Amino acid sequence: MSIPSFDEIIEPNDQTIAREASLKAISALVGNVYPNKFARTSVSGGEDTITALKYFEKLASVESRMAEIKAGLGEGERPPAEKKDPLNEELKALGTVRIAGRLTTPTRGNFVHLTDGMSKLQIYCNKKGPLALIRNDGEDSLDPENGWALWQLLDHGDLIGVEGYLFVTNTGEVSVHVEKLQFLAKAMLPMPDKMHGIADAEIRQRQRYYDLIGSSLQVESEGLTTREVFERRAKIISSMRRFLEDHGYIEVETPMLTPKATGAAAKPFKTHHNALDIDLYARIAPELYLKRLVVGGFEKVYELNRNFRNEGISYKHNPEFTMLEFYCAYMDVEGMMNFCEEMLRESVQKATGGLMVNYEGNEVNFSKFERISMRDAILKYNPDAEINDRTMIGLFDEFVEPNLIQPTFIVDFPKSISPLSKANPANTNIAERFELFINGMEVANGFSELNDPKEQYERFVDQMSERERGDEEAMVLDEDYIRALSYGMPPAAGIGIGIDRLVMLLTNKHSIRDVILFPHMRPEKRDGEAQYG
RNA sequence: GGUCCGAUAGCUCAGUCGGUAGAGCAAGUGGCUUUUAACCACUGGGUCGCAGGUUCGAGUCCUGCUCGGAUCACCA
Repeated sequence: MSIPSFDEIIEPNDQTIAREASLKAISALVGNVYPNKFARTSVSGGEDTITALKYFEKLASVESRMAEIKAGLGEGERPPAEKKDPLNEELKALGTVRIAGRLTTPTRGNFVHLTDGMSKLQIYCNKKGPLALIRNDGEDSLDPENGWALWQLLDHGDLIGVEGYLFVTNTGEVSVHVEKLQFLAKAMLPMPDKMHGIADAEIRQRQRYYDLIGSSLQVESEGLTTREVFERRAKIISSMRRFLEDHGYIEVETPMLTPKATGAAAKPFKTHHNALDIDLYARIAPELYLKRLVVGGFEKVYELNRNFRNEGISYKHNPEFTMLEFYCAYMDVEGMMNFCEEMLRESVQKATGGLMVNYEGNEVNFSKFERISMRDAILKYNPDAEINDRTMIGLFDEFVEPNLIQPTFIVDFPKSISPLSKANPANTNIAERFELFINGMEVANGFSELNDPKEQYERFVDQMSERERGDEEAMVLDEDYIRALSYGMPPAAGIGIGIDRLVMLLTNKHSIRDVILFPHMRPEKRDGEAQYG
């Protein structure tokens, strides 16, 4: 094992050598090249991030009036001063602004944009000044002579802070006229192509930071930028949390490291606890813990967190994925479908602003969810199918699943493949269970929870014998869970919603890797040696 | 795991029949400075994923490997 040198990690090339030289020259001007802070103003109401200023109504209003003025002008004609000046007076009256961000282009011109990852704002530096430099000496002392000198030393991608006043350009873009310039941090590595961003999916996923920078510098992008995808993901998740809390649910955290991998049919990751000298499994589902809490009196409970399954990786599978699971006492499968539908509608509305979502060319309509039994669904797409408990799932996967584009609840599952669900009182071979499909993909799975401890025990025993017959994914008996149910669990319904897949649908992304910040990948190997550690 | 596709400059990509390694952006020097993919001129920059093989000669053909993507199987 050898510790790599810095140069082995950041290999020098013409780009880094030039940036190293620039950093040295900047250091001579400003002192510390990695200062500790930059205080932003609050002209926009809150802290003046670039995004906050960009959406500040007073700036937007000037830009729209300027657009009207320009609409009355010919090609290449400059807006007359008597119309432009009042707008500039208005902007200047907002006072001094201090903003910070990353340079989206080299500073060869005197107009450049800064980005905060989401938005860009143009800044303007005039060679003739006045343009002061703010030294990083802890006192923020001013050097009125060397502002332009610093400007010329800056590289594409460097982080700077500027102070100045707002104005509108002849082309109608509100910008900051920089009076003071402060160096904040260096980009030692070059920026990606500003037209194309990062094309290599491997680099995008391994170096998500670089992908995020690239998409924030990009001039145009088809669909959402990487940053916008994850902003939307955050919105979906927070809207779901709010919805559940508004309906009386409480969030809990149950074990991720568990002595038994149960609650779902899947292969687990195994690990070892040294002090206790026992094997533990990364949880495949929180289900049985959450229902223990229902036994204990949490009538409405949810957990939104990661599950781990040691199975294949595909465009819709990542070894760790985010699941929202919740349980509601005294509710049955019908009530749960209604609640789920309402929650998803709200979430889609909040995240996308509407209920129609375009996914890979299909218009998905979230305003109405279909409901159809598994048997009827099979007969709809394959009228000649011979359906029994054994063939049902296979027929469903083959003929029905790919056709379920619009949100559809499939109901009435065979009981034999639903070991934790209650049977339908009218037909004991059918489980009161549903799965929600959208765009051919399973998004949610819910049921009326089996709360009879003796029947649950029998179902576990059936699963264990499946296991002995070689089904590695048959469910494991959990004795403590039987004991919990024996204290009495109220009738209840529960559901698990695959958050990553929902985010895929709402961001029009084909791969689960595009909606997980750091998806699972093989570890990188350096050339010529084994990975250390 | 199977099948197919890909890996060339920091980034995005060309590279014909096997015959001197190319462009744009980025970088360096100089000019210009109300531009918005800024522009103009010049310059530097390559282990063609890795290891073999065929050949007078391989980015190009063959074999193996690594990593990635698509897809199928399993799964949510």
